[in-house]
Amino acid sequence: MRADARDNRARIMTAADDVFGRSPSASTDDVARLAGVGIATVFRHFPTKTELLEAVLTLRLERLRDRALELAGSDDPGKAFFEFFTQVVSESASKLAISEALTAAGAAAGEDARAAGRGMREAFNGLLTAAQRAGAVRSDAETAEVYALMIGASRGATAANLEPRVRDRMLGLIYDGLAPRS
Amino acid sequence: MRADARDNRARIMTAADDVFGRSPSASTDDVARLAGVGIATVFRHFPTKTELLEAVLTLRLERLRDRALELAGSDDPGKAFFEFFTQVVSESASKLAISEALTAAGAAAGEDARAAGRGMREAFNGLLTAAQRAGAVRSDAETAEVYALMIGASRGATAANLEPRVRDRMLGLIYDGLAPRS
DNA sequence: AGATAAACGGAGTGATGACTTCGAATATAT
DNA sequence: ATATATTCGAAGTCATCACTCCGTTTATCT
Repeated sequence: MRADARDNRARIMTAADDVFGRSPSASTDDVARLAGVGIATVFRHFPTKTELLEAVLTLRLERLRDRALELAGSDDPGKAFFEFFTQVVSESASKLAISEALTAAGAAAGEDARAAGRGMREAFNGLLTAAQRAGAVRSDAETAEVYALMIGASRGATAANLEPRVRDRMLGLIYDGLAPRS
Repeated sequence: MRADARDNRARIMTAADDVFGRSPSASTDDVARLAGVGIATVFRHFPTKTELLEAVLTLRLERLRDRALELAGSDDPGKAFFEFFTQVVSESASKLAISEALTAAGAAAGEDARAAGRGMREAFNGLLTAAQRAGAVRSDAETAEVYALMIGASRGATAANLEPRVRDRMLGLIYDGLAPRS
């Protein structure tokens, strides 16, 4: 692949990440404009809009997975888990697309995105079980429902665009529900 | 207003409720087709698509408010509160649009829908404070965050379309977080 | 430096969907 | 029953958007 092509591909991905983050229904022209390339160039790299969306989605999921893996190295698993949870929800509030990504990863999406979704979920599972072993999270909570809770909190925060104070208080309620049973 | 006109208006509302419940991006033609009227008739009653959506939204919110008010009469405020919460989340899972309605009611939306949103929220507040007085819900939880939690759970359940078992377990975690602090 | 294969941009194209127009149909008042 | 004012529906209009075509530019290889 020629250097300028690889370069443009990266610019398009960055632009798409930004544009679709603001509004998932944005047009391909918007992406091209922000990337500073022609529309045809976008379509040369991503033959359909779906493929472009999927590439962005995959990128986001991989980023989240990396963040989770990074935190998994922490020596305070409880703190690591709650920090990750909080960060995902907080970022969703401003970056619309993360919560979309999280849900889309479950449902539709092509193979790449699905694989990325699985990777992300595995990393999350690692964080959760470590926190449970450390006694920071109740042991009877399964990954599925805790993950669902995170998605829900993200989407709720995004859609209702909550004030930070309310968001934090909401997270407080959730965290109390996740605390070990006495 | 002529009888057939009022009749058609009702049919359109019912059809729109159904169609937008399945897919919020459905076209006006779809609504007209299901209602069994021409497109022009839809536009005569609702000059823009936005107004039609808003009418549906308002209807949904009013239904929820009525349900809340009905439950407020119960002699077990704790049970009434949790039943309402559960019902809203469960129905969202199948009827896509309720959670949209709940979030839209907070943010955008015209005056009618906003008023309906306030009504719904007030009814919810009544349910919550009664449950708190009865000692079924922790007293330091404010309406804002509990409402946010309900919206989040709804949207999460809708988007991820959770299996009922996982949904119920997720609700279990939430309810433990809402329990009075010991 | 010059050849050439790859990549580029912008002007199309076709489909979709919100909204309008206008002649036909129908409910209500006399 | 008939007049008429209101409502109806099908065929349009216009804008938007995903996607294509093709003449021009540019990176890389010798």
